[in-house]
Amino acid sequence: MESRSELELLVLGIVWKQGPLTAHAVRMEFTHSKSSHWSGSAGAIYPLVRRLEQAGLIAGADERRGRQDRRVLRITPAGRSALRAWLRPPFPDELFTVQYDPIRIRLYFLGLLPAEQQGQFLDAMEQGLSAQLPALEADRDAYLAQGWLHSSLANDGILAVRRAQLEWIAKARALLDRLGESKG
Amino acid sequence: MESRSELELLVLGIVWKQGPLTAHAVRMEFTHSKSSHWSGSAGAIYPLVRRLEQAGLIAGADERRGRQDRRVLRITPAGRSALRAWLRPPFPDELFTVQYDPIRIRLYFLGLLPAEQQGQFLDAMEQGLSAQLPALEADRDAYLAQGWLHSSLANDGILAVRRAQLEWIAKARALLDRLGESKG
DNA sequence: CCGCTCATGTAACTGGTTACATGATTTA
DNA sequence: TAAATCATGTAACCAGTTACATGAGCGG
Repeated sequence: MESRSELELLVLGIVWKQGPLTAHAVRMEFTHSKSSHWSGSAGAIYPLVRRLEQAGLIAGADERRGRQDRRVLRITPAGRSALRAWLRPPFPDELFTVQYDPIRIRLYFLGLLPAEQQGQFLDAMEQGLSAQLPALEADRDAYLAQGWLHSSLANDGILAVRRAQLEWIAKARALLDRLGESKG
Repeated sequence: MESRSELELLVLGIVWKQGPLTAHAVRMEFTHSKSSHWSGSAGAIYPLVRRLEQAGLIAGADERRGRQDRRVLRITPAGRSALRAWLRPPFPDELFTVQYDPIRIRLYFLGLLPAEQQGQFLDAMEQGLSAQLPALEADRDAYLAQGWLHSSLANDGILAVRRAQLEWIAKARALLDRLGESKG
């Protein structure tokens, strides 16, 4: 069993959950997604889909639509089995290590800025993190309305993390403000 | 002004904060880090340091240690300036998009498993996420003891996110348990 | 019939990784 | 004196990206 990338399993999951669909539709899942970790570029998706098909995890069928063919993808029993294995132990350590956060890595070095600009940085982070909250809440409701319980739960994770980050930023600012005052 | 990768700015920040140090010491920052996003591989760090030096953002000086030379890195005024610019608006959208989370992307597809194994998945996530909490709290204290306020604040972000994730998982399990009972 | 979306694909590039290689220095 | 660590580096690879290319179908 060759080890597959996280993106490959994610695409397999999309084919399972949203399928049958075309590779193009898979791509749209990425381009419309609020996450920017993967772009869903054609150069990534089309070869990847081909690999999954060659491995027997998905099956593509040429469907006529007007004069043109489009390849419609379905998950196979082997694909479902691979997806299940991905959701069962053993899990790679990667799941539990500290994840990448471009805001946090900047915060490590915020002391380089004068106090006033530190406040401006935190303001900008607070604003940026809040901006998408309504849209994310709408997504959660949309998942629920469709009866996609697990997607809704997953989406709750985004909201939980974001709210925690907002509290974190607010606390940092409160602390830095207090320090600034006692000095000035 | 050529645009630099996030890793380049992070290394620049390390040189500012921990410097003067060797490229090898920079590498150790990554290999000992709880985050696994970058490995700090030699093939990444040495060419990167060379690029930063050629751009005038850091300055390397050959120091004698015994019979061997080692190159000690210091940040330059231009480097400090680049680091400040990185901490000031405008910020790329990337900072505010939903970040990669391998636990969350699995949760989207958890419905593929039978209820019992869904519970096992959530158990494993809870355990994995909790395991490093004491070590992360120790880091925070160590930063404070050293007077590195901003590093400590940044580290608080890791803790805040992790605790939020734990609550999120606990809520998901409570919900799924309730649903399972009402069915059985 | 024009522009947008659907649909599939490739070529060149990029920012990393793994694995390998070398040699001095320090520690048990 | 052997093993671990410090220190620097390169070659081959890899999983993605950007940009480009083609063409059919569809709505105004």
